[in-house]
Amino acid sequence: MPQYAEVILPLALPQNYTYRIPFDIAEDVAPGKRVIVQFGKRKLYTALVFSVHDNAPEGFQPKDIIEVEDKNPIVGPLQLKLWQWMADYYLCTMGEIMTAALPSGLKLESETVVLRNHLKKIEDSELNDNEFLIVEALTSQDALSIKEIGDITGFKNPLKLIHSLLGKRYIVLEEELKNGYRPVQKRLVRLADKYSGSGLSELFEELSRAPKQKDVLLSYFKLMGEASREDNDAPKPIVASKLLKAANSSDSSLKGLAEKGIFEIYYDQPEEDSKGGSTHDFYELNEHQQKAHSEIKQHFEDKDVCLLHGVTSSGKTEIYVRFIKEMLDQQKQVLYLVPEIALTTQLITRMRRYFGEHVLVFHSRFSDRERVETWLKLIENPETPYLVIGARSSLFLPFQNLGFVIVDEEHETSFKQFDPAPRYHARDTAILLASMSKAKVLLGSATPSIEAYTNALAGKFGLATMSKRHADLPMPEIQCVDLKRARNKKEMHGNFSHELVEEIKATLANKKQVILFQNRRGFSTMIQCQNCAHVNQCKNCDISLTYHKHIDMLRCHYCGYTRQVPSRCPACGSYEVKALGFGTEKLEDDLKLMIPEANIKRMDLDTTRKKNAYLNLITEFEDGEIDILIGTQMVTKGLDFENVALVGILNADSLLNFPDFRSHERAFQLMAQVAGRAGRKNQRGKVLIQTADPYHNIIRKVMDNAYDKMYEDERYERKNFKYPPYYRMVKLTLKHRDRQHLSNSAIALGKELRGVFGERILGPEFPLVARLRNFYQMEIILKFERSVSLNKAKESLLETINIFLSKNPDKKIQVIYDVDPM
DNA sequence: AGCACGCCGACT
DNA sequence: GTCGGCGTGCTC
Repeated sequence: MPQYAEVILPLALPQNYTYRIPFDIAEDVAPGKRVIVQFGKRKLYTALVFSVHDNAPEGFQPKDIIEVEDKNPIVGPLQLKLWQWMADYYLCTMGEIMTAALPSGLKLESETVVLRNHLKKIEDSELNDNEFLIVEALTSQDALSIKEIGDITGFKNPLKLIHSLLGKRYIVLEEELKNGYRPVQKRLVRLADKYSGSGLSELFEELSRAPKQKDVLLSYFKLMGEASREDNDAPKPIVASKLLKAANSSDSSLKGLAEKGIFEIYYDQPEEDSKGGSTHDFYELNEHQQKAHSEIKQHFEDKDVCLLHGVTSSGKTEIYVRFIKEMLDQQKQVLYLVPEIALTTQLITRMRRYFGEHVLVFHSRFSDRERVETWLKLIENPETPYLVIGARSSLFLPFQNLGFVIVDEEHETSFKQFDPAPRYHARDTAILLASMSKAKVLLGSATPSIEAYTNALAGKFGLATMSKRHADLPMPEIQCVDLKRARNKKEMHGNFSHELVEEIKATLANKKQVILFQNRRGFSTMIQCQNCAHVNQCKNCDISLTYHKHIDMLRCHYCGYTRQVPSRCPACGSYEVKALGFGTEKLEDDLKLMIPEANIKRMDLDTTRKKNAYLNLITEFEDGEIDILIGTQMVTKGLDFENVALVGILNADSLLNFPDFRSHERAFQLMAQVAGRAGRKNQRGKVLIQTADPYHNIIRKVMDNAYDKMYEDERYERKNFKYPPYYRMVKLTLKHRDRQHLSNSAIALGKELRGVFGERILGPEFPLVARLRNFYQMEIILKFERSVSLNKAKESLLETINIFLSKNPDKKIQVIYDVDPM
């Protein structure tokens, strides 16, 4: 019987902790189960058992496990193995992974509450003002949380006060475990049997002195009537909350009716939404799709990963559907990863039509309860062949029978988590997860990442190509507008060239739709004084504030800081302040003036924050209610709009001039993807790219739809300048409040690292935004050859940094690791 | 993360 | 002189 358990705590701690297993629960403790443990002076946490063993720890006395939470493990051995790999590979802690992996409903944390010790009578002389305040508050309220005590006294940290009161025995402390997940049970109401049918008039008579209760009863009959009219089957049960809302009454009236024996209150699981169970026929694959399908199958004979490179609208999804079907038929589970933004109802409805109740959907916009339910379904039905469609975090779901993974839009940068840790790449992690499960991986993209394409060409991945759009849809016609020339000739209407305006008008006249792409939201990029050139900056970050017209405020896109628009320059007092640069909001404004009859809508972070806003916009656009859609990155993804004849890219230069080794790849992907939105059967779509540099290499490649050429150029550059995929990268971000101290430490650390890694170390350098949320940051990049052992490199990196940090104990700088940064 | 311990400035 | 703010270190 194992005596000790190594346990993962849901905190960013560098290691796991050992607890003793009390004899009486020894049989219940197993890896993957949750246990309650005390960590630190008093806090209780749900920890996850990582392993059990008999090696008595040395140097400390382990605490006991308090309780075992689960009958069966909620995390399988496969997941624990994956977590371990992720923590090692992405240089983060198991706790950080656990925090990201488990829906919060499965994590419990205790809260300290303060209770009054009633044995101790108040003696004024013993208490100061604040202490008295708390003791008094506790006579009217049973319990106060630490935070509430802080609020009452106005203290930032009320712990000292609590200690003092504890010492004088006025209060006691207790730990309250907050239970996260509870399966929803709906409170339902029905009329007691003895009243059904007859005796209603007496009933109302009886209630004449309780008008509120009578109202509730009346509403009950009204709801019953509606429910039975709606469908002729068994009447739907009446939900308590609905009834009270309809009657505009409070809970007490309902309780009253229940006490009188008129109503019965009972509980039930809510019915599952019927998910349109019947499976549909599958489309016939066309000849290109069939060819790609059999090529992929062929590759899977001897390869675990295959890349499907298919131009936009080539019908990749239908190929996915084939593989999903084959897998589900073999009783295997399938994970279908998509970028968050591509998780539309359109895709989900389509999959549900094919696979009915086998489909589970999982992403961050779901409520925690829904996420827990999906999690439990997978753990409780390990053999059921589910198709899980989800964003990157669905990698963590407890698959136990995974046969296939699809990563759609494989090139999307949003597959890489940026902040907080774990900074993992979902595509790469999925490949690992699949290899642990002996599953195959299919990557799909119209514009594959350089990494994936390199692997494919090297024969590490299989490669299947589809270069024809479905139904012989022609590739769009792409033209450039020379912004320099247009400006010189005074042919610009604000940010719109004459050509673009004319094309828009012509398209609308043809009853077709337009998509305009601008990679910036807000109204203007900055507000600058024309007199002294002062730019309004965020007070927390080193970045100019963006003007947002709809709220008439300046806002920081990094930390969210907002402030009023100054009518005069804060530096010199001049009234000559001017908005420079332009975002989606300004385009919308200008265009509304130019083409007032068109229905113009904007799609960016600001207009899609609300839960269904994104979906509503898409639906409206598909239904043809919107003529022109102006948007950021969002308009580049996933959707195929049938009626779009024109796509405009307002400023391609802003995409090309990013100081980043991936900027060309990304610019190509973005432009090619937006361009792919244009065109439909029998009519070639048109794309207009506005740029000051119409002969730019990347723009030419986009115009020629020359992915392969772009790839060749890019590959050469990457190899020459030692970038991924030929070299590995680890980015260190160093943070500190004090700029000078940070800079000194960073330079010193850079020197140490150069001693170990030589020229493989770049920096430190201030990034584009040197200060973020009041923290200055500097970056050091480690680039090393693929031939160097990754583990050894990381080991010496961590060692060097840890030695450096312990040698410089004063004012420690924070170090953040990002492996394979984007 | 959260909590304790220890050092420093603004009040009685 | 004291109390609360704030930085540092440890938690099985």
